[in-house]
Amino acid sequence: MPSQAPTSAGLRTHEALLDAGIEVAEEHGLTGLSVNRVVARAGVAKGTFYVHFATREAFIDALHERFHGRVLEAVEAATAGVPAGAERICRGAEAYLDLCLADRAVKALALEARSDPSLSASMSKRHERFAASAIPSFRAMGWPDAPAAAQLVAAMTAEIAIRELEAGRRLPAARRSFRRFIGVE
Amino acid sequence: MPSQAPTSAGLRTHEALLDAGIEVAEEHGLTGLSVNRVVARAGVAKGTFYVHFATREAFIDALHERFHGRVLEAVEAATAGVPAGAERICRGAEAYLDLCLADRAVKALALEARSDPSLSASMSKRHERFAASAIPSFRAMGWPDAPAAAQLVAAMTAEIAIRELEAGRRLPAARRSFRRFIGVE
DNA sequence: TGTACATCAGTGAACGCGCGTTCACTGATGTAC
DNA sequence: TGTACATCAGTGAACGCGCGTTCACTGATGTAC
Repeated sequence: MPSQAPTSAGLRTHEALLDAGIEVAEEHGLTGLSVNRVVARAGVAKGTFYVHFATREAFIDALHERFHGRVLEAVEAATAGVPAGAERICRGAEAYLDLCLADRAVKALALEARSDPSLSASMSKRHERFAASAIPSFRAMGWPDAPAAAQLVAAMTAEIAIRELEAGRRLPAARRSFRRFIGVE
Repeated sequence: MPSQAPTSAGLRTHEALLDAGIEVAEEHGLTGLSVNRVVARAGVAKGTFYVHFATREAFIDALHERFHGRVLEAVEAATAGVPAGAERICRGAEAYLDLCLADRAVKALALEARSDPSLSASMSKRHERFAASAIPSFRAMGWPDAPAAAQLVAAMTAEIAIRELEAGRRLPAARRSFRRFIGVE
């Protein structure tokens, strides 16, 4: 076993902390995501947390990164091969929404994270990157302000995600309205 | 002076606390809006805070109520006499945006407040009431899911408000995209 | 007019609490010889 | 094979801090007689 790489036991604890973080975030939101709660949930000592993460903020950033990675993966899978345009935007948005419904921590990570000014800039950069994925489609549709339009699409998608999470199910009326704003059908 | 009504001095302190709350919220966000900071800013003793507000949460709720009152007032003034329809929606949204640009506490109060699960339900009720004001216009436009569409309009407007606050100026590209989504022009 | 009392905004020290972070230490595992 | 050492994840008590809230008290003002 190479001594500079983390041991498999170390990796397991690292993942256990992140998993616990997601559970705590689901339950208490981002404000209630404390180191105390995370280590209690993960079943490790408080000091262990700082073996794996430099600060609470770095931990939240790692959670956010892991979540956003999954989002991008799902969206890319859903839009692969679909040509730029309204249809591609809707496919991506629906993939995002379905993923959010399956992951109740999204509210804390993707939504609360946006508005808390004390959180790191890398989180909002990930959001921008996600929003930007709709730009080519708007260009293809001939919109003059594609980047701004893409940001508004991200905002609408986030809004639907919150509502669907609160409802615990898909909200077809919201999704229909979204498609109508985009100009589909 | 009637003994059961608050004295004018008492009213002045009450307002001073709310004003200080807005300043602190601008600077530190909703998470950083502590009783300590508010009383320090207002120049009163900590105990005085609890003469006027039962809890920190009640204070934030009062701030939110005052802010939303101003918003509704401005929107109603801007849309008075404008018939239900796309034009009315845009007028209301632009009045909201201009007000937000003038009131930097809006980010903490209107935006952060939405995503913090520990905050009172009365704040989200005010948001719903604001969003609902676009419903008649969507009905007049023949949209099948007017309430859902109105919620998405509120989300887009909030998004533009955040961006404009960060930029410190109006963002015409964002406003143009908004109008295009609504179907104006 | 003077005195006694009631009212009430305001005060600030003190409370217990949970927070993020630190640090000297443990103990298991792998390596060198 | 046995021994000494290095590594490093893990431990948990302890830290200082800012938080929201309480409470006995002050002092100015208005009222009653």
